[in-house]
Amino acid sequence: MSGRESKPSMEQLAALCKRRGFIFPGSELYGGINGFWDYGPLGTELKRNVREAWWEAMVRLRDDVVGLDSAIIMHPRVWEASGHAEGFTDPMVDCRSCRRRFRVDQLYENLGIELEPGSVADMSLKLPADARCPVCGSRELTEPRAFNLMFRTFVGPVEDDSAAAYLRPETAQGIFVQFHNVLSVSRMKIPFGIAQIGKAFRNEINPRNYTFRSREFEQMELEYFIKPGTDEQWHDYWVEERLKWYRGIGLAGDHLHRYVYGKEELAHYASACVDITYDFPFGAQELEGVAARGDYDLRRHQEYSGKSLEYFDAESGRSYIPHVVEPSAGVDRIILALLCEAYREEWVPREAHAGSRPEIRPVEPGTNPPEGLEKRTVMGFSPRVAPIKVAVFPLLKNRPQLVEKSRRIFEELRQHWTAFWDITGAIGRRYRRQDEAGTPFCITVDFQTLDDDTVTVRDRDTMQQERFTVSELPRVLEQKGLP
RNA sequence: GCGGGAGUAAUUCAGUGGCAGAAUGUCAGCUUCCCAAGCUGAACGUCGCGGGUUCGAGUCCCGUCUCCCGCUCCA
Repeated sequence: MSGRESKPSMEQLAALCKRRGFIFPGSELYGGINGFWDYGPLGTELKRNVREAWWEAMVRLRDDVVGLDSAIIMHPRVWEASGHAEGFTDPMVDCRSCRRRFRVDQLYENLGIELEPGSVADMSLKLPADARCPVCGSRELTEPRAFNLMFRTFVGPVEDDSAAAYLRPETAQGIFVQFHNVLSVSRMKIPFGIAQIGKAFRNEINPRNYTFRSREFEQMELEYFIKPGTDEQWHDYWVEERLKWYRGIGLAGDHLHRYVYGKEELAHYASACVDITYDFPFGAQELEGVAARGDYDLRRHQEYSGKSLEYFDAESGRSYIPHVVEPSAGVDRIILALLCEAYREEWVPREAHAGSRPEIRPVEPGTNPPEGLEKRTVMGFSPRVAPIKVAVFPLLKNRPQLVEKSRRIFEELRQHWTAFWDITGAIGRRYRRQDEAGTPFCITVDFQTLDDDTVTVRDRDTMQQERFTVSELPRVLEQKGLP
């Protein structure tokens, strides 16, 4: 894990997120509910921007990717085909050494011990003595546990096993199941991809680290279908594409890493997997997994559905089941990374004057601010993802001319960007409020505005002001980086 | 899942069995020609929730939920 100079504590970050309206604890009115979180006004905008940045990069600006929005609840057989239902009813054992998972009754079988019929699904079944991992031979096995990580529900009013269904634990299966329909309507040729953003649900044993591991979360997944044999080249391509994208939304390059799975860590059907990790305050953790999954998923669905999912390649005149490379990102984890990246505390001058460049110093933890300086908290979001792009103020609220003029400018700018208008309290307070919201620019209407139609544009990071005429504001703000 | 710590206003926290508090923030007004200024006023709490002990519980006991830390786990 590479260093970051000053890590915010997760408590500080959570306090700011709640105070400013990024993230609230779920169902807080009733004492909260473990593993569920709500996004407030600012968090919602932030999340929208992240989704849109992904959709733009992955779908809108590409010729070879189309979108899909599939249902959260799917036919239960989908999860048998995908392998997710395995372990839902049977106790499972994990090998700590090679990360593979087995039904506990198989371990008995391997040792030549016969189990009574019906005891296969017995949740009290213990690990047999002398149990070894059937693959790597290790004794490092976990105790048997039920792996019902899918949320179960019922379709229709009767709560009968035959009506059981599951909230999807990943969005990817919707893509595989609709592969053939999308292919036939989109006139896509391999290589091409199908992208989807949506909620997924996992009944995690132990949600931790703020929103990092939640029971309800949002995924952005691409399934990129390729010609067999080109897996490695496309896998490399997508890892690099995705890293570029993370840098583009403002995550520093030296906080991002690749975790390359060793052969023994890979799922049996995967030929490669790279996690893109971010240096969170609680350690380097996965934002996205990019996996080369071969033809496993489509082949399984072909097998379980009995319908052909082959692709006819006109160039070679051959049919085959496409292989797939899957970049699968967690929206909420990206949000958390952006919040961690953006959070900073600084010592800034008590007084500032238009034109001069204020001296800004990083906070030395555990010390008081030097004479004449005070602490400010800033969320340094990239303009691309900042929830509010620009705020507009009158210098004083008891001068109707200033208030009206600022309102007109606000009405104009909100046509282009998410804007905010604030007339309450002192001007400095309004600046600081926007600093905590991460707003890149604040525009102030003062008395000079009434003479020459110029306003000040205050930069969040430098706290410096420049004057521009009102008419050139959209162009200037765009030049300064507003998307 | 195990062990430890914590939960009082929006936030940070004080409150030694006897009236529910402070600072900051928020809102309104006044003031103010640019960085959380000042003045006045206001709102804000079933002290996480539920039981128990007690004349009386934020405080003691039991249970439970939530959060944090460490282990464990993590498609």
